[in-house]
Amino acid sequence: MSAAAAAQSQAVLSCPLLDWFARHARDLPWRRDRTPYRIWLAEVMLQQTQVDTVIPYYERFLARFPTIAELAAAELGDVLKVWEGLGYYARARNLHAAARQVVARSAGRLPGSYDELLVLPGVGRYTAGAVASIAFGQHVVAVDGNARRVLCRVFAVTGDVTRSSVQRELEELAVGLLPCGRAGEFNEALIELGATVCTPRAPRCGECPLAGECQAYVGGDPEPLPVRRPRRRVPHYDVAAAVTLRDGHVLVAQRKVEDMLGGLWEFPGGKREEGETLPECLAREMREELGVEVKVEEVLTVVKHAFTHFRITLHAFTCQLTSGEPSCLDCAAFRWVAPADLEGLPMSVADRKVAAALQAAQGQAPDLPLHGNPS
DNA sequence: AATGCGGGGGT
DNA sequence: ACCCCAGCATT
Repeated sequence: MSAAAAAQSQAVLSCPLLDWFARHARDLPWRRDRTPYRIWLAEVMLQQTQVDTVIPYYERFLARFPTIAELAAAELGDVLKVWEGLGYYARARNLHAAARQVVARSAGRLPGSYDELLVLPGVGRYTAGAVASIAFGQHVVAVDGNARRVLCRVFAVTGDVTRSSVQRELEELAVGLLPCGRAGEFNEALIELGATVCTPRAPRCGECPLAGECQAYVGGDPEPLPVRRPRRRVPHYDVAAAVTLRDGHVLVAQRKVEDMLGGLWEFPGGKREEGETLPECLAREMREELGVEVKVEEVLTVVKHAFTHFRITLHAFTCQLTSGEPSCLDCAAFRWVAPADLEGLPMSVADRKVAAALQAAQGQAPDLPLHGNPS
């Protein structure tokens, strides 16, 4: 293709897209005040997370940590607490670590180039491209899952999009469309189109500014694209957790930072092995994790919870310590806390439900689950 | 280049 | 019940 022809095909798609975006862009919190920190924070929160879920977290996070310097100065536990419920907690750990790097190395100024951004923990190809183009006006692409879907349909790309070779191919196609001086706007527009019009199911092609140029639409059936390898079935596990009470305090453990849900607090316990009863499992886990013997009493609550790659049924039992004092054999820390103080600790959604059940049980009948409470 | 990581929303 | 999502780090 000649340079002139390439320029024309670039404009044929980007012009109607930019025009559509100017008329249909949603009013989102991170589109109001486009400082680099706010764009960066939004992009990290939006990784694998939908807009409506992110908005309240974004507002709370900014209210609590208004600047990179204030984020860097915070304790990780406080950052995780604000992140609680949003998931993918490595994002919060990486964001915090990156803020500290930025403060230490460049006085709290986020670097403005794609290559420098890419080095920060938690910043990959997409986020580096988004921040560089949207916050700093750099001429780079930012291709996320929404943009990939649009590009697959427009260019009839039938390869498996979970393969990195196909992802690179899509990025190259996006590069070919990038208009000079309006890269950030273009990237946002492509993503917005994927999020609101070119949806995974039942795309609204009648409202799409690219329909006439879309190979999948012209071919008659855009919905099957993009193609991806079928996912594996997720296994299910039964997990036991101990609500151990003594003197009006409950025992909680902090997960090791390198583990899944690292740095969060939980009611200690673990996965039931083959041929094991739940109380046997819990007694074993308490020995292995904390070096104590417990008497497993009654079921406090049962919580079902889905992770990406497995599901659990979490059985929380009230327990009594029968021998030994806790020590951290397989956790980062442990603590005895008053039930009312559980709210201050960052926990996953499943453990938070157990904490709520404990408080509800005590609110109903303060003595009942507290066999060891001397009061 | 493939895989593990949370949680929620849409259909 | 699935499917998918403003992806990244690790292997």
